[in-house]
Amino acid sequence: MKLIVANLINEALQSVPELLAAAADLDIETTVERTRDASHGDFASNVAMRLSKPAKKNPRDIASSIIDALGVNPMIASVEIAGPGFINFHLSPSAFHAELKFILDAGENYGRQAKKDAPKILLEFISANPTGPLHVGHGRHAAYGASVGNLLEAVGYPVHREYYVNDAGRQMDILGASVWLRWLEANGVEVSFPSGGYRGEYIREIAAEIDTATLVPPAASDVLAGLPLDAPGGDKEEYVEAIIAKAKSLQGDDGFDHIRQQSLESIRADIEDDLAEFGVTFDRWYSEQSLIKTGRIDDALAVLESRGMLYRKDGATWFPATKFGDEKDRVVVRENGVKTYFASDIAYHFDKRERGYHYLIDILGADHHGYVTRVRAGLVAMGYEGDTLEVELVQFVTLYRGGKKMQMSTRSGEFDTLRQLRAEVGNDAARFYYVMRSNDQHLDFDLDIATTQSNDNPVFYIQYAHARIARVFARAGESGMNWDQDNGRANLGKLTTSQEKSLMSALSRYPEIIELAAKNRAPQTLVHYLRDLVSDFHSSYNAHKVLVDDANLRDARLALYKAVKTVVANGLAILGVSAPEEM
RNA sequence: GCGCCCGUAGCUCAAUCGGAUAGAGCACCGGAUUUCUAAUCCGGUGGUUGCAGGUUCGAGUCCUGCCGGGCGCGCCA
Repeated sequence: MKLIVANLINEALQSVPELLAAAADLDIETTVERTRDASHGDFASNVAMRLSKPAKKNPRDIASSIIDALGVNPMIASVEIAGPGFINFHLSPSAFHAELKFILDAGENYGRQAKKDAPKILLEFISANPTGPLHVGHGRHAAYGASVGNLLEAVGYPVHREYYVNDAGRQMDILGASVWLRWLEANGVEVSFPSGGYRGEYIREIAAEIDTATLVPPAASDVLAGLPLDAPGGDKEEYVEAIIAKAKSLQGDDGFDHIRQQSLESIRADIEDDLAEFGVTFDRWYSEQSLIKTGRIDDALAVLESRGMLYRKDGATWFPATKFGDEKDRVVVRENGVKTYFASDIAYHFDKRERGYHYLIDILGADHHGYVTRVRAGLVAMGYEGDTLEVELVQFVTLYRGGKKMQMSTRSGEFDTLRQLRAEVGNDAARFYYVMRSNDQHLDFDLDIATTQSNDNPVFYIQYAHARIARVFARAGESGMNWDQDNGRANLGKLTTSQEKSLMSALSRYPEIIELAAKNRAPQTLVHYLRDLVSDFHSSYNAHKVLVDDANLRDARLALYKAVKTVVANGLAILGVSAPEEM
């Protein structure tokens, strides 16, 4: 709808040569915006103010010459200059009627667009370590990433969703050792559980579930022999290492590997199930182990080497990250020959580009922000443009219950899991609450509010509008007043109340909101819009009865409500929230 | 110490490449249902946008400094 106004201004500029030159660098569409105040019309353009400097003329004079040059358009009712030089456009009712018909025609596709030559986007999110179930913080990543992916698809980008599984390295050994000890415990072999191990109850469950048929538990004396002291009194890392070494020597490398891989897969599969129930799915689960096995890390390091982007010092191999703005150079291969996590990460991003994704979005926890510079540095050093990696940081979530802050920590085993949260507040409320705030704001998640089914709870407020409309249509059928859509379309001129006008205007904003939310990676923009939209709906609903005797008015109102129902459902779908027919 | 994010009504938060009189919800006060779902609506109270400068037609938004909060600064992952 905005385009109607932008095109009109563009045409007008064609006939004012001195302004046309000044406007050469200006995208007119960006000068057009919705007004905040209805007295300013429907759209306003600040084009005259923007041209003031390059054209060296008074904004109001410029506005005046643009208005004089405007052609006649049936969609525009009137145009005026206001304030310092705004051009205000009042749209005619027919413009809104046309949009309303378009919504009815487009249905679930309303708000979606095709984009020519859109780059394929690889969206990586969550990527939580497979050492335990997802906790409530990961839930925010899930909800945010999924919604951003939906938004990007809605505006025409092909999106590939990926979860990077950190299934290599020491933490996997710790996981394997933790499960091993719990398995021994279940077989009557008691060993002091390491303070640096994974203590959660789920470890016992995994130990009970995995296939151990080929394994024989060692004697307790063999396990205990030569073990150092755990903290306090001893070193907790040293103790964990000793346990891992014991596991490997007593079960054999193959035996320990068996336990570790089964534990890993059990947890990964559990995460996948959890997310699927939450409505969050991935196109690929990318294993770090596979990155190693396929030689991808060596490939990436070879590329860096060939470009002179590696050097040796103190027995280690370094990447000169400071050349790309990082604080210090980074080790990629340690003195002991083991590649660092950073090497994997460079290789993973290298692989993303090699697979043909030209735009990468990583959604990371705010605590990873120090990582952004060096990963980008890695890409640049390999010859890729740094601005094709975008990182969105998600701030922390704090759970509140009864006004009290709750503690969350993975290793201590005292965390609240995403699964627990979903069970308590429901998927819809959880998805909604997670994206209600900007990702770069800390989120206070109040369990008491999310669980109340009252007007405190915005997700119900929006869903209720959808259910209410569904009920009106059901009622119409029961009362022999079935909606005659053609008649409704022919009588949209009957929608003249202030509430109906506001509602039509709000509906027509939806595509602009989707575009804005996608561009800013900001689902909360959509959340706020939906709340505003249904607020207009509830006002209209309370003020004017729909199922009136006048069939023309009735069918027109039903057309309007049908459009509201469509837009609410479309918006909620992007947020991953259901649109119930009844509540 | 250095770097990144944040600071808006009593509370939780909006605010469109920098736009017009900074808006919602909650809370508080007062009203609305013989009616299509009251999980709703209508009205009212509530602000020096952390502080101080700067940039310009115009600053919550951009720049500088300060104050306050969060996070990060490993040959960990």
